[in-house]
Amino acid sequence: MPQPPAPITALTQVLLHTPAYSQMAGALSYLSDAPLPPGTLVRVPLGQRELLGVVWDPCPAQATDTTLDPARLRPIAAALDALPPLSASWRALISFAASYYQRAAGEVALAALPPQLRDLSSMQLARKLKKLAKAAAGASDTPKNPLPAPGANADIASQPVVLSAEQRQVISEFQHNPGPFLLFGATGSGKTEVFMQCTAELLAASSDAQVLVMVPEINLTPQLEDRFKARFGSRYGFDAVVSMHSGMTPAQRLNSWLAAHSGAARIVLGTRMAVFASMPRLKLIIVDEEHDPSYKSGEGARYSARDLAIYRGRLEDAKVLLGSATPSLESWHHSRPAAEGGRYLRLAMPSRIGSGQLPLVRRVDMSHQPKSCVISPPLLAAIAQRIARGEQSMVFLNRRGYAPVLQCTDCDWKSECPHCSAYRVFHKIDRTLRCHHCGLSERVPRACPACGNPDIAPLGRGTERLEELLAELLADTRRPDGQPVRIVRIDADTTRHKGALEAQLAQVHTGDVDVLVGTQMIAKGHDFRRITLVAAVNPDNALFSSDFRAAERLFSLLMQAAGRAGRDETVAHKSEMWLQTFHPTHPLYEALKRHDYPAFAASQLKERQQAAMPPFSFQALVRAEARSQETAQAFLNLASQAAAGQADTAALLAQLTLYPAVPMSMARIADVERAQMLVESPSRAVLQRFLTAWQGVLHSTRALPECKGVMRWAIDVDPLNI
DNA sequence: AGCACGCCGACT
DNA sequence: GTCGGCGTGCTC
Repeated sequence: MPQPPAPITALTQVLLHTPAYSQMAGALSYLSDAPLPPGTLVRVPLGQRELLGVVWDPCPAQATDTTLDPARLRPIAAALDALPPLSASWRALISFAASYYQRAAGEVALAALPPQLRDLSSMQLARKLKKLAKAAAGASDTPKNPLPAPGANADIASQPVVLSAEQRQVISEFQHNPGPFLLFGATGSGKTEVFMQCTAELLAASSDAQVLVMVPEINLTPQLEDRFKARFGSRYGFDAVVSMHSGMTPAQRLNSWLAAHSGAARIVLGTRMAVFASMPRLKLIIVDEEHDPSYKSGEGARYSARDLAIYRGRLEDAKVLLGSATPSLESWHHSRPAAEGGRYLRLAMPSRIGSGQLPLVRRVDMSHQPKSCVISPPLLAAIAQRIARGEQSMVFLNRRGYAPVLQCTDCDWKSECPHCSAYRVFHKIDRTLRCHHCGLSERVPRACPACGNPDIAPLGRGTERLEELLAELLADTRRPDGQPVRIVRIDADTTRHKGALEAQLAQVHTGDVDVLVGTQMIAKGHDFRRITLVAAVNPDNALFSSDFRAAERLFSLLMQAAGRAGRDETVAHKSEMWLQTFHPTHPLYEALKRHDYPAFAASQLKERQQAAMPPFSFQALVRAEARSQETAQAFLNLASQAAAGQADTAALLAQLTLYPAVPMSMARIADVERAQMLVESPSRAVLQRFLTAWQGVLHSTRALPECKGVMRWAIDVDPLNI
């Protein structure tokens, strides 16, 4: 009997979740019966395990790799060929992100896929896809509303929308330019409406176009989803709008991902992870609140979803629209006039919708107020006045808990955390001392643990104490209906349980609340119609911070907070933003008073340019963790020295600066010491080349006996916190 | 990253 | 006598 012909065994490159070090950084070679197109999802054996992988584009270096014994290659276990392969531009995005952020492509690729995909058989997948296709076909067969005329202002949900002149202008610019765009719009200027108009525009332009909309926080997705579903649901099907964020269950995430990948989802709303969503017909990416630091990932590949959105737009030939009332200085700089080298088109909407005005900013000079008062008499009077008028106030303090430190009145004892370089915060509500970094929580001691003195006193104040203080100060104030004042506090402690934030916000909306106390979390996104006073109790801290981005963040936060006041035009004319400060004439507050972001940005950019800081230089941070600070620093310093001893890294040293290793601002968390080293260059390309070449040096340095205690290290490209 | 293999302390 | 700690090493 003649043997059947041997199956054609094609060499296939597969990307797996393998780490960047060892010899497994790139794709691994497998055999398959038939050549599989790149982008196909496969299951392959690796050692004892079977892993999900992505067929990758064969790279020339790999093809000539002779170190691999062909006899030891293993075949692919299964191809998930029910799923269309991931597109070339998706693969290019993954490759770019991996190389730019100095991680393994496999790690980035697999992290971008829904985890559920790993334990689904090809058949289960096929079944799911069929169901999705059916739902999508059903929706498009029965359009509920006729197509609007191109460029029409009519709301698709059949409520006519009246656009402001500024909105119409911006939309027209959007239509006639390729972008990327930076929409610089005041709070309340109607940015979301512009986003929806631009979305409508592109969805109507082609029958299968997809739009990606990103927001910084999970909290903001439900309300955005509601708005987009209300607007587009009846036309494209309610299933055509899906969300993607880490708060979803694995099953939900898989469904959204499949909907996006198959094209059934026309609009994907999500947090930073959504930038990697597979969207074969992507035509528009919107990044709302583009300045928000949440777009930068803090672990794994430390990517910036905003920056990747720009890159992805170019790859996919999709328009990119960034929006903010206080753009990041990077984006602002990129949107300078093209003649000066700007690459984004800046679109401005300086006015609030209707007759709404921006709140009047009032500064209270705390050096002229009673010593160590928390709420100054004029601010208190203003709040009381609001209450008497039946209006609401919002008071901010970016510290939760009762007091940030507990101190013995006799000896030097303070409530330090034994495991972190931080104080434990006093939470009066359950009489605990809690470390906000490692989570250690203990009952407050009855007496000083050091000297036995029973007098231990809270030092400083958090939201809990502020709430208590306000309750005392306003005890005799009455609402118009004669009832006592109602105060509610919203911070991470009061919103721990699911749905708690929504419930508390609803309370504010219905008007049951007169004074809202909270941390920054109440400054973001939520519309409170009846708030006419917003107060920042103690914003000065950030003014003289060692972090060069602190001012930018403070300005943005205060601007956003100010935007919470007077959203309703019937109260806008009397709305106020109060700042309690010891530096009332500080340029940041002067600019804020005028609501003048451009002036603030100009002065910041000038400073950055003079000091050669981003966006006029490019930075990367190497962070190391070890049991001792010395070990962590030694590793970094040794790796720095070794860079001079290797040809490819040494050649670049003249064009960049390697600073000495220093402890991180939070040097110790949970008994782990952390150090960091800054690498800076005027050239992004040089920095990139250096980091790529330096990776190997870092790995071999880590293997040195004097670096034995190094637990882990990571590179953070374009770090936000230095 | 996982998951093996491998060599030393307190328990059914 | 085993169970289990996590130190090295390998996976196409």
